[in-house]
Formats: sequence, structure tokens, C-alpha cells
Amino acid sequence: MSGQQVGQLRFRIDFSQPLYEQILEQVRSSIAKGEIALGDKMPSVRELAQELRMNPNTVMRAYQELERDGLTEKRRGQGTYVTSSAEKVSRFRTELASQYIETFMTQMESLGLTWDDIERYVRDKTAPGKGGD
Amino acid sequence: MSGQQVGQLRFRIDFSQPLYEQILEQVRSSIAKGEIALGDKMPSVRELAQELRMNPNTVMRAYQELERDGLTEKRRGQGTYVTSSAEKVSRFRTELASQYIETFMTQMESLGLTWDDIERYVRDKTAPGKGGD
DNA sequence: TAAGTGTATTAAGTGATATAATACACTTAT
DNA sequence: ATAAGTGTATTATATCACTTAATACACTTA
Repeated sequence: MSGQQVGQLRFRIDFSQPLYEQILEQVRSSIAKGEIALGDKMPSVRELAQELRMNPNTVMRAYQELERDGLTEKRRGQGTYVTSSAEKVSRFRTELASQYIETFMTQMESLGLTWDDIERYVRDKTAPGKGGD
Repeated sequence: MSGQQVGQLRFRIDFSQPLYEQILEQVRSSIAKGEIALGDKMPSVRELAQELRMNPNTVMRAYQELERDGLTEKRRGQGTYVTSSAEKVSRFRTELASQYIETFMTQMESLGLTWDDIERYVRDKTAPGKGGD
């Protein structure tokens, strides 16, 4: 995988989406999946900007959104840290999942597909021999 | 619902997304759900532009994409028509659904959720008393 | 005091989106 | 033929989101 490692974080950046969104989503994912531990220090705005060859303003935009998500905390003069609250991470995961599902269901409804159609489709697509994922 | 009716088509336009994308998606949906019949004549580029208070170029951009989707056919000098091929519509629905599902599954995976998690979630969310949707 | 934090401001450039005005080729009806 | 209605193409302009750049400030730690 052509991924860039910065501390505990891994990034794959392209030009298909806004840069700040890619940072945002990939850090969210790393936190949600526990790839970076609760309470860990994040790369500084300037450091990450340098590593990813971006402007510090672009990185900061992503970092500010992460704080609004409740996933990080900033300590002026010190740096940015992953939240120590497992509950905040859990709550975030639930909220975002809910949002993704809602959008998805709207899309399926616009095609005239029911939830049963979707289940059938996914079962076929994933593992025609295994039970779970 | 604050929707605008143009021929057999219904539109709800806002400023949250590109205008041509909204036209595209809403016409796609109308065709996929059979709200506009196979072979029916679409509003002309100029007519729809006037009804929706948009520039003809913006409408044309959506119409060109619809033809690439295989959902419409253009007859020079006559107008734009919904395809008469039920199979094309069916194929389009399958392709777009597949694409939506893939994106959705990627999002869920990025949150560390499995397909079983999703099923449980949706069952709770939709109808706690009925079977299908 | 120095170095490293997050933050704010101002300026500039790029690309997608949208509008506007105009023109052309084709089809149908008169 | 003529006129009206089709899709299509071109050129110009405007706006906005995104991104970079340069700089400065307040705070914390060593």
C-alpha cells in the first residue's frame, strides 16, 4: 500500500477529494479502529503539514473538525492529543455510522430498492460460503 | 413537500450540491422508480431550464450524463426521451446500487463495524414491529 | 530565553460551478 | 420555403471552495 506513516497514523492522500477531508477521515478511522491509542499525542500541525507536504492551514482545518467531533483535545502550547474518553469515541462512531446509514438508505430508496434487496445483494457479493463478514 | 413538477418529473432543488447533480440524481430516481415511463418524452433543455430557473447549459450537463448512463436517448431536432429498454434501466440500477454499496461498506469498515453490526443497527432503526421495509 | 505548540490574518492562485449571450445543425409543422 | 422547436457548441464572465504563502501572536516547556 502506498501509505505514508506519521507517528501512529497512516495516510493515503490523492487529489480526488479536498485534502483536509482526507486527513479528517483517515484520522477519524485510525482513532475509531484503535490504531492510535486513547490519550496519545498527535503529530503537531506543522509536523504533519511538512510530512504530507501541505500548508499548515489545511492541516489545521482538519484538526479543528476533529476537536468538534470530540475525538481530540488541544492543549495550548503543548499540542493535540487523542481524547482519553472511550465513551466519546464510541459515541462518535455511533453518530457517524447513523449518518452514513441514513444517506445510504436514501440512495437505495431512490433506486427503488428495499432493505431485503440490499441484504440479498451483499450476501452474494461478500462471501458465498461463509456466514459473517 | 416543496417539490416542483415538470411534466412527469418532480424536482426539489437546493444549494447544498451542484445544480446539475441534483437534476441528474432526481431524474435517475424518477426513471428507476418508474415515475416516468419508458419511452416518455423528457422536458426540453430550454423548458426545464426555464422551469427550474437555471441556465440551459446547466441542464444540458445533466442530460448528457443521463445519456451516458443509458437512461435517455436524444433525437436531434426532436428532443430527449427516456430509453425504451427496461433492461438498460435494470442494468443501471444494479450498477449504481453496487457503487453505493461499495462506498457504504468502505465507510463502515473505516469505523470498524462489521456487516452484522449494520444489520442489527438497521433492524432497530427501521421497523421494530414489521419484517420488511 | 529559546524552541515548539495552536491560532489568526491577509493575500493570492486554481478549479469547479453557473450564468449569459450567441450561433449552428437538425426536425417538424405550416 | 419558412418558422418554431429541438440538441449542441463556443466564448466570456462571475462566484465560491480549496489551497498555498507569509507573517504574527499567545501559550507552554526546557
